[in-house]
Amino acid sequence: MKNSSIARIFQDMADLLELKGENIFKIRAYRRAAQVIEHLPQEMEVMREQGEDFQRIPGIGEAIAKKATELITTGKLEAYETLKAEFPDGILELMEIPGIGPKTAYRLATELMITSVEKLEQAITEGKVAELFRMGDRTAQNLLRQIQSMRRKDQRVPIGEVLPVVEDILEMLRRHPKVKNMTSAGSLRRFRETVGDIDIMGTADDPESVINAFVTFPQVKEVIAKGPTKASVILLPGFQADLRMVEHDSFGSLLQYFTGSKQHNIILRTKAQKKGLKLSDYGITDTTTEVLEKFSTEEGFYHRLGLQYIPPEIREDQGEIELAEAHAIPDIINPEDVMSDLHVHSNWSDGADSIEDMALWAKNLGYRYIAITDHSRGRGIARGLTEERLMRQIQEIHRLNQNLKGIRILSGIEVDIRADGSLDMPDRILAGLDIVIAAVHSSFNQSQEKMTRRIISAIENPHVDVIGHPTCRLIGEREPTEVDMETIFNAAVNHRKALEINAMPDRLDLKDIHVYRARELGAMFAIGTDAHNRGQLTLMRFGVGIARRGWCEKKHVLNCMSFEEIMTFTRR
DNA sequence: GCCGTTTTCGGCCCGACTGTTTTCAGTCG
Repeated sequence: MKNSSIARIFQDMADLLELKGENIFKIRAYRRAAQVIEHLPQEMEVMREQGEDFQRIPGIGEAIAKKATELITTGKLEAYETLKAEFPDGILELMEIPGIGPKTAYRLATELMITSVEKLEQAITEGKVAELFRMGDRTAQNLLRQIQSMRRKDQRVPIGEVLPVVEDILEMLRRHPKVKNMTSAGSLRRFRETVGDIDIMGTADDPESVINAFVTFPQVKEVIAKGPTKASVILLPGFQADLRMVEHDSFGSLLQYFTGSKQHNIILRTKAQKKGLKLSDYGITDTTTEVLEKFSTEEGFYHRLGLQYIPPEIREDQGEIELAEAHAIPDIINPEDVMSDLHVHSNWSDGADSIEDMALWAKNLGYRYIAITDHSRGRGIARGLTEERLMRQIQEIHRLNQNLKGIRILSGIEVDIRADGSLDMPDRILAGLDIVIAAVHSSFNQSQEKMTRRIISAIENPHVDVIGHPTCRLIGEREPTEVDMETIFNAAVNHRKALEINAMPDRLDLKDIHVYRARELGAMFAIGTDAHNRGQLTLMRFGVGIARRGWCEKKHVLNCMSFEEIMTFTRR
């Protein structure tokens, strides 16, 4: 059983225990465990095979370790089944609706026999919900709206869809004459691959005028709530955004608070408490004097706690607070460190623009070199290069390199890894290229054993430098392939091959926790946009965001090497 | 249920909002 499923079950158990009125701290223990497991950089199945002790994971003790083991070995959990049987069906589904917690869900299920969202909708319409004690018409109507908005939103939105919209809005807000600060917070600022609600925070001399301007922006489809310091709207693409205007002198602590993650903040508070400090979104209170200290910057806030500043992308309770105490936060990669794009297509295969155009645009982005990596001919890939066309392309790149100033082009290929693990281009051809990305583009449904073996074969080929989009997932469209990631990472480390962080926003493959784990094992990474036209070269920042979430430093990323260094790396 | 330079018991993060009722429970971030 995968970590995500294990986490889901512990999350459900927390909800069920809450319904039962269990000890709140027991419930929190389950929630924490669920969250920790979901963000583990390694599958628990694999950890078990390697004989690792789950109890060494913070937040997992004897009881939960045992339950996790039961889930992994039997696929079921006795305690969970028993617990589920105590409650009406559908009650967990009701708790998914914002505004319905355990108490309300239990009352709806037992007093009105509601067992699904549909039945709840019906009961509200018939006025039955409003008649319940301590409920009212207003509450009922709000629930109805939440149900409708839940259907509309469906789920979290990929960061690739959210970020451009939010950046437009931020720019418009910053142009407002009264605005001093304006930034996004929440999971968007932490650069998670999907984003729930969007939080925007700012300060201004006349906050209300900023709120008034915000709700009339053309991107706003519907205004849900609007007050003097806060507004909630639905944007045209369908997702919700909250703008919160705060005081200048507490902007830092509020931004910190609303950036999260929740778990990061909880750990911060627990630690602060031991030092006699109380944290809240308004600042830090000394519990002996009850004096509240405010912070206009996040840096000031962290420093007051004796901590080094922690970049938003790594505020996920993965040990960053302990490192910040020791002033040992790694110097993670920045967008300006990137000197190249290592996965670029041209109109020689399925790209839209010429090699020269791609190179010139890359130069404008400040890059020193790019790798042209068109597809090989492999089945199903549009206009893949034959041996003969690849040879001509190499000559064309040679010619361009003699004429172009300020940018170098690496001749490369994205060679298909066939279903049997062989490559779609002979070794003698691959040997003549500057860089070779090998990637899977077919037979995605192979067994884990077969797929793992298939990728290992590619890693073992001496001419391959990078494994492209290792899991082949498309966010919201195609599930990742079944691969034993740990084995792949170890093989890549042993053969000194890089793993790709594909920056295409619907791929982000490897994903954050994979990068974190592979880096721990000693892997190198190549960030590539997989650009199929000039404009897509700017998608690099999505790859950098994932690298940052995986705690990558410059030294872990091929793109940060000089031209000479990368040629040495690929020619080894 | 987890955790420990407060170690095997006794703690465990904090505040605001909403809708209801008249002092607060429930939910959320």
